[in-house]
Amino acid sequence: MINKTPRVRFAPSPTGYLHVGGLRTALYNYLFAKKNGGKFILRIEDTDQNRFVEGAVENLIETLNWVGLEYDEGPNKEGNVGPYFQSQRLDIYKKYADQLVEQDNAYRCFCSPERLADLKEQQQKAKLPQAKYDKHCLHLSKEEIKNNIDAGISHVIRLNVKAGESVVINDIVRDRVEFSREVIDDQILIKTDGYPTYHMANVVDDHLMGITHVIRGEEWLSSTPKHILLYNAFGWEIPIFAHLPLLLNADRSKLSKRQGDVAVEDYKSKGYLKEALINFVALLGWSTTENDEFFNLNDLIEKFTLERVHKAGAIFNVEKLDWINAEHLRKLEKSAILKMLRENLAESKYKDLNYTDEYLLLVIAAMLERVSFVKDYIDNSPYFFERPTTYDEEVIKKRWKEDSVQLLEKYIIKISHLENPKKEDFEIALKQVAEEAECGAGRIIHPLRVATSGSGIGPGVYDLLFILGKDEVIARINNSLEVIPEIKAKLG
RNA sequence: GGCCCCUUGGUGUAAUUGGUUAACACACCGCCCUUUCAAGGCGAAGAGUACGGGUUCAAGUCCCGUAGGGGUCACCA
Repeated sequence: MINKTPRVRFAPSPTGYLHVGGLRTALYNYLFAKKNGGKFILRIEDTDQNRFVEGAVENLIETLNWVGLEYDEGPNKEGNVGPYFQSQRLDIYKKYADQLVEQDNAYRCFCSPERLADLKEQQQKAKLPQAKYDKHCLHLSKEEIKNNIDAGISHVIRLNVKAGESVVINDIVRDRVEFSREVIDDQILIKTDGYPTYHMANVVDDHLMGITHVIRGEEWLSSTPKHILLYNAFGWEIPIFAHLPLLLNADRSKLSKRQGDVAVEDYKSKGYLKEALINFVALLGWSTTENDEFFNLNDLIEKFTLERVHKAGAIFNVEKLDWINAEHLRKLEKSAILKMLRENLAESKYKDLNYTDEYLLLVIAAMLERVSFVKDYIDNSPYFFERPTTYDEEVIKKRWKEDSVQLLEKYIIKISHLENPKKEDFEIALKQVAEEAECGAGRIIHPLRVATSGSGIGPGVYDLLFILGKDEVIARINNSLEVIPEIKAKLG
């Protein structure tokens, strides 16, 4: 087993979207596979007919592709252990369930939902520690069973948990966990509709698909003994388990929709980078020995080990995600940002305007240290895409002086003679005006910034002026001179 | 309620498998840089490791108990 190449799987049920907890599980599986030269398999657990969601699988795969977790085998990428949809493997489960019945490790149960409900109620009334099936159908004779089937009474197949030694789980993150067989219920393996339950399908598939390591959320820990009993009944080798800590809300309950976004798509549409999401989610429950926390996918593959997965649940802290997002944004290729900025612009009110790559690249560079998200380029510096429609009154109050109008007029005159001024030329011109007027540069810089951008914050003024260009700068100053003095007067 | 898991600053995590004043990052605060903002740099504050016992020369690390939180007890996964 040690020498086998690892095969791991991410086995979500297609409920409509990819949960960030699912993303983390998928990521750890992926990292483990890649790190160890193994295979990462995607299997769709669609055995609940009632929970069918149109388009969910497509959406899931699309999201997985977006974050870059490419699977080696799965839907539309058949290996030789498919199909990868459990709904297409019904005959397989049936065959193995029959085998179990044959071996007395499982039995047919004809109990009606009503009887089951009554039983549960009685057990609760009796204050039994745990509600369990009472094995009522275990001792049905062959004839009774045949009669029932002939009579068209629907039935399920249940696991026959026999008395015996405790079931021990060896788990990479939790070491050793032991369950008494008394607390293990006779789990339904095949439902009346012929579909398997998770427990049955998951064990059969993991075995048939050659899964060596089962890496999944902690919520599965307490049903793992049932799975082990199944492996034993079949005489199959038990895979190595790794139960991952849960992702939590701020109040430490299991991460839920009610308390914030849980779908990867939500974060995507909010403008988070896939690099940031991956990096952040990787750090929820896992760490390196080093102090570094900025990683791309390849770094993670290189560093990841299951042994360093933490045991306790982790709160999903968006503030840190934001920081990581900004960090990744700054390290991205400018061309990649350009592409995203164009997409953002196309969905903004500036969608009908045309900008050259050259222009946008200048904006990107100038604002890079001032943004955390691509959309911030538009939200934080709209003045690169349209003339100021308003002017920040706080800034006017503080920075606009009696001589501002005059200084800006002088600046216009000074730069109007320049041909294709560069950033430095705007600076030299400003210094000259300041010198001639015998005032500090700041006396011009601040009014100039509000006049051209409407704002008191932004990139260096000379960058701002250069990016806007001489003609635009002059036009904007002229516009501002018509309205800012009035605002100033009104403010007193 | 039964069973199982977990418990280090506000948050995410470290701490050579018992060995100096418990480290790093995010957030927060201050300073520097910048005539803006941000980024960056520097620094501060913040936990004595849930609590209580024990073992030991020595415990966040081992043992026992308690408390709290979480998961799970479906013909859902």
